[in-house]
Amino acid sequence: MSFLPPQEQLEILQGSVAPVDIIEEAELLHKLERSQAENRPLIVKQGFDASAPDLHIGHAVSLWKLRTFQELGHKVVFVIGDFTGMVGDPSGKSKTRPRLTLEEVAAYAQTYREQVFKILLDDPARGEIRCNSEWHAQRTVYDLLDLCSKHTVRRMLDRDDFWQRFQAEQPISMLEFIYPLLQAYDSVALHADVELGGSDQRFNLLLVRQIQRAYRQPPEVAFLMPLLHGVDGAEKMSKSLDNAVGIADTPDDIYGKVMSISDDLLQEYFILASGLEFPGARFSAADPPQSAAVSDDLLSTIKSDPYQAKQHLARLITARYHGETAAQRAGEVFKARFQQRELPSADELRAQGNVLIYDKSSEWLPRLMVAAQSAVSNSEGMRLIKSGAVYVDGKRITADGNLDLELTKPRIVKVGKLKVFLVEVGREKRRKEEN
RNA sequence: GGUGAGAUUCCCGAGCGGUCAAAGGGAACAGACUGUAAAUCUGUCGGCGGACGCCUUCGGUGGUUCGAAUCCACCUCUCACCA
Repeated sequence: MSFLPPQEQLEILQGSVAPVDIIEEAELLHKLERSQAENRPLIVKQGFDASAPDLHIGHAVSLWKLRTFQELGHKVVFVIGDFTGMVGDPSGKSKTRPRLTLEEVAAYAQTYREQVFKILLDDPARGEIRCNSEWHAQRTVYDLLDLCSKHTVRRMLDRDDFWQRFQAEQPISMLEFIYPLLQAYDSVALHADVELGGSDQRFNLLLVRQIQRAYRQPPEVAFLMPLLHGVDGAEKMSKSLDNAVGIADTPDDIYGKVMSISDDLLQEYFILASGLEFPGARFSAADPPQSAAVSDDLLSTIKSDPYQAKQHLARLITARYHGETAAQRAGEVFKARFQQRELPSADELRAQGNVLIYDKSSEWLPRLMVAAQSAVSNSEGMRLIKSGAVYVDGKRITADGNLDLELTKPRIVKVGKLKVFLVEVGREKRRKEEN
């Protein structure tokens, strides 16, 4: 294994997408030098929460950076926080983190594996997936106390969200204080040289460095990557907030979700998610990108014709995960469906699995919508009909008419803008596949 | 351990014996307008085979009442101050 000159590696790593911050850059250079001198790859880790196994294009921002590390010859360790997941989190802010069973953890790990290697190089020498229960599960109370002794409450409260909650008189569980320590220990166990994380992980990663020092290890370099906003434009992208574009989503979904982002997000998405390179573009939530960061052409398109720019973006992002052909087709489907408002054909719906096989020759519409998971309850179905959201075979249904639907032939039911399904008569009843 | 404050529907938050499925705001969903953008306007926002009525909900368990989110007791949890 031969490495590029350290300075050159550093420049590549700072290239597109540029990190928000590297703590400390000089240390990274030093590590790269040692790596070359000793002919040893750096261990580059990133931790992921086990509770949400679907990776999205926000995660992808740092995954692509991990890939760059791989291409430079370093070793990436993708750590799944299954141990903390199995313990569960009693407080959180509002949601209780579910306790995971061993089986669930195994399933999640598998899901991660499938998705991660859409981006990372699948080469055992350069990338592996580890679960942190591997080392945590065997540790004793003594070890835990030892770990706790290396930090103080005062310093924990330095973390902004803890401090906010403390000030706001909201609960902070002891567990929440200990989690960051456990996560920090992951890096100790792996002897990590570099850790990637979102820019919101600054505190946690700084903590890792301190803990590593306490265990007499050289501190890892914290490589902070910009965060991508969710498609709602309000919060950072997150599956649980339902504003995420999953890298395993279908081409149509990726395309459609990108089309639904706010215009204000265009530049951010181009820089962070499109795969296009913008030399010198730095990005962080606190520090919006310089206008000059994006090429003049693109910038003027974003300004003068955001719709066209967005289509371009949707195409790029879709192609990144599904290839050019699929992206193009997704674009055509999108135009037909949302610009010309065409219904998808029965064959398309079958191909997508949006089919409800029903065993009665007639059914009350709200109930049918529930069966197709287009409504949560009959009441909701009724409300949707009243508000004019429901079409059958292209015709709007009104609430005063007869709501029993004859199923003597296949019917196409559309609920709102996004949900369409085909109802066919058949003996067995099958659930529409979730998206 | 002591004292005080508090727990309301997805979130915040009003309600303090009936007129409460519970004000108001946010989020969300739907409709109009559009570019599945934003903004705006409108409607909906516990469940029930069809909307008349019925059922379940206000931290938990009991109780007082014809009647309880509202009063009482105990419990659980949160926060503050004191120790």
